[in-house]
Amino acid sequence: MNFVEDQGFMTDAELAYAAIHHDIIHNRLPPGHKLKVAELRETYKVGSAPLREALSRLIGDRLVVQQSQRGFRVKQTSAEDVQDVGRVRVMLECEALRDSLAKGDDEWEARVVASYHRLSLVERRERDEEQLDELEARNTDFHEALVSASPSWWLLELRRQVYAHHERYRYLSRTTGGSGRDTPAEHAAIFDAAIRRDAKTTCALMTKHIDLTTDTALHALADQAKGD
Amino acid sequence: MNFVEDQGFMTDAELAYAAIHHDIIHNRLPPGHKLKVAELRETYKVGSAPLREALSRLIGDRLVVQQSQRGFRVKQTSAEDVQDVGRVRVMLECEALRDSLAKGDDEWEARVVASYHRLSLVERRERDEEQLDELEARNTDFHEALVSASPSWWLLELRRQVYAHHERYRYLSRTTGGSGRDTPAEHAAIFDAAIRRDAKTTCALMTKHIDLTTDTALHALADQAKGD
DNA sequence: GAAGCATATTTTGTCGATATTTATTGATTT
DNA sequence: AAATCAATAAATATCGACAAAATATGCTTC
Repeated sequence: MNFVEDQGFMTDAELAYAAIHHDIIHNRLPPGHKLKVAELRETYKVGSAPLREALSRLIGDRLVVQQSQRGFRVKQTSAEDVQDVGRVRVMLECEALRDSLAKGDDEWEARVVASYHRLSLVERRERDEEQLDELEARNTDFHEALVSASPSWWLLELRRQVYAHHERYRYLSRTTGGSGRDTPAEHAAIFDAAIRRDAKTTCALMTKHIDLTTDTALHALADQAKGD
Repeated sequence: MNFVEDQGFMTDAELAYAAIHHDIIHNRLPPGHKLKVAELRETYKVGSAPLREALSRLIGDRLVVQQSQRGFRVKQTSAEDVQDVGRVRVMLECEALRDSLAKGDDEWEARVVASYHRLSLVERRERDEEQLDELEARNTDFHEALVSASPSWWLLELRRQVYAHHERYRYLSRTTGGSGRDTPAEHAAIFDAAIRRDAKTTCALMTKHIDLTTDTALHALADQAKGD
């Protein structure tokens, strides 16, 4: 009843891709940072060929930019960009949601219930720094589950790409303290409306949910700019 | 008043990327085709390292898929996919259009007029096989000009990506004869509505325009399936 | 001390060769 | 004839070294 997730073998290029992707999203490789192959070779313990392949793939994800003959850099952040990302994410995620609520079967419902449960468990707990990553992962799973019944491969694929960027901004604002919003309550409302198949309400709540994240990121960016 | 478009120097990896991208869109490298590095090395006269970088970038464009340890393939086509691509393209292009019509300045209008003119010139001419590529290029330019005043970088970027895939399907159906549609008239109507800043009409016309292309591609795919 | 220019250093992009994995062939057995 | 398995061939992914380009350094001149 359970398949092997992925044959444990991963090529060096894939490994480096995953690692660098993670480190960019988590701002361990900060916006604008110069990505020198020699350095990265050290850090990730891979040769330059697989490393450059990984970076090339990240260009496609828009997480890395390349200037001809001048190497690679982590994509910059900006107030305009986070608003743009937020807007497009709302658009894609709501469209996929409408699909999903209309076509989701029992299997989908089970997945949504399960992922929501996993999320809410860790949301109520006191969050020590280490468990914040787990919370983020479960949050991603929940959002993915919600839209997963959409038959549109493109919608899901683009949504996932944009989601990653929005997530990067969210990590950026994790340093600054609580934003006074009640995220668990937001998730609960979204979950409730989704299970009731109330597309209009779900989309409205989701839009607000995403916009709040955008706003928080905007504040973090402003604070950060002051700090310099 | 005029900047250097691009410093004539292009790295081998970029060159290979552009060439392979072109050959996939034009179905010279057909859907599902196995992309062996040794072969491609010959064809494009580049080493394996830049070639693999090019292929890695094409993965991000969703034009190439990679199976771990089993190399690269050109993405498959299918009836479901072309409908999906068409749907998402309508969504992105119309949203960008609404932006563009609302915010387009004189510069934008001039660009639209110019690109439409260039397009209509070659549309009226008798099309010999060779000039079809030129028509396709001008068509791309026209559509790009229309949306170019949108301030959303993400919308434009994703639109361009999806447009490329739709274009591939259009090239697929270019072998089969005329589809009985009057594309010049469609463009004329879109152009007219866009210049009048009538967003609702423009989007409606654009949707129909795109849907017709999707339908044509669907027929071509069906014919092609019969042929086997 | 600032500007210009040649030199040194770093970094990028590329090549050719090689280890490792997958695919193929053909002999051998059931 | 179908299936199994070893041997062979092919293709993928990786490495280490190198050439070309960009950046940094230091020297000269004004």
